[in-house]
This record gives sequence, structure tokens and C-alpha cells, in this order.
Amino acid sequence: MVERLSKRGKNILQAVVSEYIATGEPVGSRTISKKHNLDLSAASIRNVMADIEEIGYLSQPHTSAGRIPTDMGLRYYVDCILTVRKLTKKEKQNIDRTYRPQNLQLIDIMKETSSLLSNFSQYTGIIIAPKFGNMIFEQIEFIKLRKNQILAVFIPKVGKVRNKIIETEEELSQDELHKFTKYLNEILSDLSLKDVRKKIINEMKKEKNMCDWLLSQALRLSQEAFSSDMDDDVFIDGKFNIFDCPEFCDMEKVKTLFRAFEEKNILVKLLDQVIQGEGIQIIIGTENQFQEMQECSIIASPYTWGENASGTLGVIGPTRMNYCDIVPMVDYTARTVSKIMDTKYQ
Amino acid sequence: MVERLSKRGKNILQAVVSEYIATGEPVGSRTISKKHNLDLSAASIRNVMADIEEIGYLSQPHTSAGRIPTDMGLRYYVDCILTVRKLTKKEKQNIDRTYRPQNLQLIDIMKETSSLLSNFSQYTGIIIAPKFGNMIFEQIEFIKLRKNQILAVFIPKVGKVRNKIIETEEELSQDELHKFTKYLNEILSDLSLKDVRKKIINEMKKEKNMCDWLLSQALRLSQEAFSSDMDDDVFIDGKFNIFDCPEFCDMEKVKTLFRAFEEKNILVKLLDQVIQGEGIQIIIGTENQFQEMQECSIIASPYTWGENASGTLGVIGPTRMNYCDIVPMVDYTARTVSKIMDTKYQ
DNA sequence: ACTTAGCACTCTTTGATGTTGAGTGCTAAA
DNA sequence: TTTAGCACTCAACATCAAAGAGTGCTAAGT
Repeated sequence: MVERLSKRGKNILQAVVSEYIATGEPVGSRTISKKHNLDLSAASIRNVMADIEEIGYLSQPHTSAGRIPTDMGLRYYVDCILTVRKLTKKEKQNIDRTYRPQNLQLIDIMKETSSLLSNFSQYTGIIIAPKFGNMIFEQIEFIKLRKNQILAVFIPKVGKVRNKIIETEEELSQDELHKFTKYLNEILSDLSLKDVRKKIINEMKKEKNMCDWLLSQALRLSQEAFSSDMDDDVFIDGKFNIFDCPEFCDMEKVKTLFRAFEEKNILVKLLDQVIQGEGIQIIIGTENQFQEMQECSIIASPYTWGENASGTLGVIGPTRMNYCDIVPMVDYTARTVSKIMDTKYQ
Repeated sequence: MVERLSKRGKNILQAVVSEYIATGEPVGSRTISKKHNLDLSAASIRNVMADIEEIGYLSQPHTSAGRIPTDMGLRYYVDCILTVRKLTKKEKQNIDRTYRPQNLQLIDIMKETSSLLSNFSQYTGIIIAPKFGNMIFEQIEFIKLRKNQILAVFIPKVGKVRNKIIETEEELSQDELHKFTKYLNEILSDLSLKDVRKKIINEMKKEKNMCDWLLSQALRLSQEAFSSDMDDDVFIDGKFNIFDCPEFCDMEKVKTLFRAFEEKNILVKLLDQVIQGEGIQIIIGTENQFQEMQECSIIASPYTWGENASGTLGVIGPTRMNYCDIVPMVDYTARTVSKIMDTKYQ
């Protein structure tokens, strides 16, 4: 983002944005000259505002109203003006405390985090669990159910145990299944799920030549077990906080936004973009490609676990969010979660 | 419900209710005398309406408005006036077809049902999965994870496989665990989960005397495995249809209702009352104890599986629902689901 | 060359006022 | 017992004026 504003322009944009974030109403020149001691008269401010509007950073709902920042304006504000505040000790402690309890399962961490994000921000907190494909293989077990049904139990190093029922053509004895698992647990240990899938395909190619029936069965089975495109686990909290935002007083808006919340894969896609980058990322209004969400901003950060970037967390709120407060909070939360994930699972 | 209305009174209440259900607006005497050929003038209808209002079955939003039925009025209508219509062949086929695909897992049946109920009614469809306690034991397996961690996998005859991680004090070998499961699978086979819990407690008492270390370990473990008060599985579909009801144009109302939807245990409690009774049950507005839901009616029916009453399904909508259409549809769906559950799992 | 006071102008918001229409309750006649 | 007729009530709607917030422009001040 190019620096397109003079010092004065910045100050005034800053004032408009912060006033707008506080009130949600269009901001007039008088208000600024009074509340923000820029030592300028309303008239001067008006002139500058007109300039800024021309660039496209401000807009007027109607002729005789004040200005509100456009998405572009907010983007400039976030990139070139905003200096986030530091969290107080107390706030940090509050976040730390969330993860203090012993014996938190992954699922608890997720729930606590989404609720933390939502409570702090007073908007909607969201966290996406580590990607299935990034999970590290620890163990697989096959349990014989009925004649041609086998339950595959996949146990990752971290994360939720997953079951899958597999139908087989031939009947397999539990003994055979034990052999399978022993073999698989050996060759797959410590691989990420992605690599597991690759490895299985490679092994199958090898096996084609060697023609060991048991092994090829084992591989076939494991392929099925890992084939599923498991849903991403999304934890959302505080959906209803948006009811309290004056900008969402319109039924239609709420309706579409909620449909987006329901469509979890919209959220996943949106936040998956964040996982590529590093550190806090902010998506403002129309910057995201989903119409349903274009009244919202997302402040998100990837959190890591070990070396794999593993998930994303963040806050969804109206574009007029308090970026100054929420950005450092999301950041600190992401760091804390990363730390916890590391220590919990060596 | 006592018969408190004359034939004429009934006809007029019937007219008011059906008109109100159709339009959602207060109904005036003129409208009735015109549209429903009762061969009475508006003036006569007015007189009767005043009588009905006195009993408490109708009310006026304000002096110069028409009448709307009260919850009591709707209750009388449902009990003493309503004759439900029969489903057409096509509608029945539509419902049947939902369950035709082979290889539907329980979870699919649930999803399809909630969506079916919602689509047909244009309101919110809901189904509660068979109670955990009513599930029939088929198999349990213990898998050793790490030193003192064991994964218990519980496989019911019907329903979702469930995992639970158990921490133990002593380390147990996989061999020992095999012995445990063999023993447990024998003594628990075909019991309902409730009975399983009882049986385990009984066996533990016996064991205290016999002092077989392995057995008592096995029992302790299984007790832990079955201790969890698993969440009820609630499947809801079409939450957002209520946005389209004119009576929910008020933000506050939507807000509270949605909070109730979120609090799944409100829904569970509400529908659990239905499981006691037999056949279709209708809960109108303030008849339910939850304030959040007192603008809604619930049309629900238990569905069975084998001999155990096992779950509930139904439709949640505004009190001015089309009872005449939705009641038979919920009924038929409940019967169909029961049938499917029976045939799928002998 | 900036800055700013002053002013005319625009446009929303608010409240007051009147009108319309749906619906009621009562009365008296059929 | 029914119903036509009539006076009355009240929400909903439209119209209008006044207030207020804010702008843009101009001309004078620094």
C-alpha cells in the first residue's frame, strides 16, 4: 500500500476512523475539530476530508451527512496508521489462565479458544482445528464388526481419534487384522497424514509385483481408512453477538451472514487463506470473495504446532471493529495456543 | 379439554384460526362472513366472536382490529376442531424415497430426516438420535495408546461408534486388554446401555469378594468407558426458515429464539417430554416452560426402534403453523423412520 | 498560500396534523 | 334470532413544517 496521504491527511483519517469505530455513525468535520485536538477548524478539516474522499478512502451516505471510511480507507488505516496497543499484564494473564487446567484434550482447547476470542472481542470467535492432512500418524487399529465390516480406528499423535466403517468383499479374521495393523503401524509411524497417503500408494505399487496377498489387503484397507475427506473441525462461539451491532439491524443482512456461518466451508476457505501467511492477517469487508461476508472484517492468525502450520484462529466482526484492541489479542492468543500445543505434545 | 363451544362457535373459531394461519393478520368479522360461507352476517359473527373472546379463545390486539386466536384457542382448535388431512400418495412416496438409498448409516438417517421435516414444513426440522442409554451393546474394544492411556471403543448395535480415552494408574499390556474385552463382550452382549451400567456395578460387587485382579480391572475400566454422560445428538435443519415468518420480524424475538436453538438441551428437554407419550404431540406457545420458545409451537412424535422408545422428531414453527398439513406429515415420517430402523437392524 | 468565519444550501429526522379504512359494539327493525 | 345501520375507535399512512447536522464555497484574515 502506497503512502498516499500527507501527515495531516493521516491524522484526519485516523480521527474519522476511530470516531466511526466508536459510534458507528457518519462523522462530521465539527466533531473532529472538537474532540480530536488537531488545532484545525472544521472548515479546514472539511477541505482535507473532501480530498480524502476523492482518493476513495471516505464516503458520504448522503450530501448533508458526515463521512464514513470505505473498506479501502480502513485498509489504509490498518496498514499505514494503526499502531496496536499492547496488552496489559492482566489481559495476558487472563488468556494464559484459559489454558492452565491440566489434562485439556485438543477439543477442549478448541472450545476454550473460540469462547475466549468471542468474549474478549464481543464479536464472533472462531478456530479451525489442525488440518487432518497435517496430523501425525501414531497408530491404526482394525476391529472386526460383522462378517464383512471392519471398523478402522485412526489415532493421531494429536487430535481427535476418528472411526471409519469399511465394507470388505472377503471376510478377514481378527488375527489377520492384527497382522495388518502391526505392519502398518511400523511403516507409517511418525508420518504426516499427507505422507501416509503417498506412502500407501507407493507401497501398493511395489506390492503389485510381489503379490503378497495379506500385505496388499492391508494396504487396500488402510487406503480406504485414510481416504475420507474428513470435515474440518470448526469451532465458533458468540455468533449472536452480531445481533448487538447496530449495522446488523437489518434482517436481510443477518440472514445472509448467518447462512454463511452455517456453511462452514465458507469460513474454512476464508481462513485457509490466512494459513499461508505469517502472523496476524486482516481481511476487510469486500476484500474477501464471499458476498455473504462482505459486511464483516476478519482478524485472524495461523497458529502452529511443531513445524507444520496447523490451523487458524480469529475474530469475525463488523468492518468497524476495534482493530487496535483485537489485533494484539488475537495475536497473543495464537502464540499462546501454539505454545500450549507444543508443550502438551512434546 | 371440555367442549365449551356450540356448533356455531366451533365453525367460527375454525374460520378465524384457518384465516389467521393463512395470513398471520388479525381476522375481522366481515372477512369471515365473506370467505367462509357460514350464511351469517358480519354482525352475527361479531356477536359470537365476542362470546368466544370472553372464554379466552380469541383476543384483540387493539379495539378496532380483528381477532387472533390465543394459545388456548389454538389448543381447543387442535383438540376439538382440527381434522388433519390425509397425505397424498405422492407425498408419502416422497418421504419413503428419502430412506431408499442403500447403506444409510444412522447419522445419514438423522440428517436426511431433519432436512425432510424442514423442507416439507418450511419451518425448522429436528430429530434427536436414539438415547445413548437405550443403545444395545454389541462390542467393546480397548486399545493401548501410551503408557497409561487406553482408548475404549464402544460399538453399539445401532448408532455412532464412540471413543473415550481412559487414564489408568497401572500399565496394562495389550494382551491383558484383550482378555478384558473378551470377558466383557461375553457378559454384556445384547444388553441396553442402561443395563450394562447396572450389570457392571453388580459384577463389581461380586468381584470384591472373589478378588480376581484382572476381572476387577476390566470392570473398572468398562465402568469408566460407560460413565460419560454423552451429549444427545440433535440434528436441526432449516433454522433460518423462521426468518421468513412475519411474526419474527422483531430482532429481539429472533435473538432469543436462536439462543434457544443453540442451547441444545432446551430442545432435548422439550422433546423428551414427547417421548413419554405415544403418537403425535403438539405443544402450543406458552404451554412449554421455556420462555425463549413461547412464540413457537412444536409438533413432535416419538419414533421407536425395536421395543425401546428411542427418540423424537418433529417440527418447530410459529404458533400459527399449518397444523392440518404438518401433523400427518410428522406422523408419517415418525412411522417411516421407525420402520427403517427396524428393518435396517433386524 | 493557508486558514477560517460566515453563509446558503441540502437532506435526513422528527413531530404534528389530518385522512382513510378496517373493524367493533350497540340499537332498532325485520 | 338475525341483521342493517350507525357512531365510534384506533392503527396506518401521507403530508407538511421545523429543526438540525453537515457540506461546499467565498471572501477576509494571518
